[in-house]
Amino acid sequence: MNMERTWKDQLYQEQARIGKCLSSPKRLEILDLLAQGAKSVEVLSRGTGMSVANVSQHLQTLHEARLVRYTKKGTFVIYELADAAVSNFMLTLHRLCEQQLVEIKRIRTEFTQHHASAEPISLDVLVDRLERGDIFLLDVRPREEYETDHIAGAISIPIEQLEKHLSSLPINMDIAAYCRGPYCLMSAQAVEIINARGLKAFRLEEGVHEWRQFAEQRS
Amino acid sequence: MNMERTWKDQLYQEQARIGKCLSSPKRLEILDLLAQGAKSVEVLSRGTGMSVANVSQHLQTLHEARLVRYTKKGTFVIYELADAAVSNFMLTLHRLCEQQLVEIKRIRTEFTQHHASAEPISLDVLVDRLERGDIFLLDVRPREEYETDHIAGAISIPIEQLEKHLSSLPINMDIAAYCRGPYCLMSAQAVEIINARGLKAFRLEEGVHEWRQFAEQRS
DNA sequence: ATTGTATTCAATTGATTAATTGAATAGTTG
DNA sequence: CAACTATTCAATTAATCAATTGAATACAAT
Repeated sequence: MNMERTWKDQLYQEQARIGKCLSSPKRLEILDLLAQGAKSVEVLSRGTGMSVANVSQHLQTLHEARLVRYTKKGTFVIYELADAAVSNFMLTLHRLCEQQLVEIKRIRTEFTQHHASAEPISLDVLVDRLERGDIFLLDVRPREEYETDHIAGAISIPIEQLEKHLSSLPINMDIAAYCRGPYCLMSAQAVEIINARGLKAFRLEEGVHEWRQFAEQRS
Repeated sequence: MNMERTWKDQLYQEQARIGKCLSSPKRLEILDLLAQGAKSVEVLSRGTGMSVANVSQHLQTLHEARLVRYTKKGTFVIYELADAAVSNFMLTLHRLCEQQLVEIKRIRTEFTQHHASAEPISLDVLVDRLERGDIFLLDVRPREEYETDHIAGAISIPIEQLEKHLSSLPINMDIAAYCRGPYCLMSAQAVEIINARGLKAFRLEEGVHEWRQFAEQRS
């Protein structure tokens, strides 16, 4: 008959519902994809490399925790993050992981050494050069994600179309490419493709959300 | 031989390590307790109502995710949050839960109705009245937690000693009591005790961390 | 109506997980 | 050194979870 205990248990039980969503690598990946823009189950399935039924199941878990919501478009079900707060939360989570888990740093730097060709550019340098009109910024994500939100001044050329549109890149200016964020390799690929053409390109690790937050703090 | 897939899987696997820590109600409760100050395994065991062995096990999970660290003091092992970032993160998580999960609001308001006697005071009103020296602020948490950090100007009278020290409360001034935060009932108990004595007391739901963040944003 | 496509549902499997128990360790005190 | 205390370890159990499979919906286009 300890009602304080049952009360606390209930509250933490509920909180854990959101926690459980973050305990599966695949669900984290789904959340990250959705942070870039609304997507159908099938698109998420292709993006994460898991079966449609499996994704659907994960999405239901996420929906029960009110982290995502959906709208039906004909036979499609379009999922999106339930609120901007969820996307901000994911950013905080990534920061915490990055800071606390040495393993993540290791995995990341291991990659950077392997792809030494993709020279990095930091967010503040990029913003600076963008303001001076001194750099050409390329968004290589799928068009819909660019349309959902993008870094101000960025031009959209989805990675699959990059080879075709290389000629539309400026030859007298440095180029920077970005994609979904640090765990996405599209920008690195883009840099390789561009560099192979003899142009100078940098890789911006950050994505739209990191940029938005950076821009807000500055003002 | 899709190395991009394995790379992503590795990264999300690591992130999920932190996520897993948040998927158990009991671990969330441990983290909340530690956010108030360093504690031994036994103290955590009493505070959460679970067995020592079980707490120890959870603490190891938290330690593997680098969310907590420990120092040995004689035969005691004193655990604490690994970094202030962890405590900030918990605050963000609570906010998200509060915002997204209707159930939590329901459980909370159900309680407030039951304990209608504990009149609430909001953080901004309290801070205002504190600055004008217009209110007496009581910290009813255990002394060590008060010593770890407390709202500036608060006086420490741990809840168990409150009845004994009722005489040291001002009679010509309103009183506010606070404790660990919204999921802790000590401040509500305190208000009942004080009100029973004919003094006017309010309950502040927020804890030190909420106050610190509020104070920072204001400046 | 029929076919096709996107999604969900339900049942099954193997893998993890949380809590319990009792023993083991390690430091402290008499 | 013996007794004690705080903590961890290891083994067990029941419960929960993730992924797979195949069937069921539900809407759209022909």
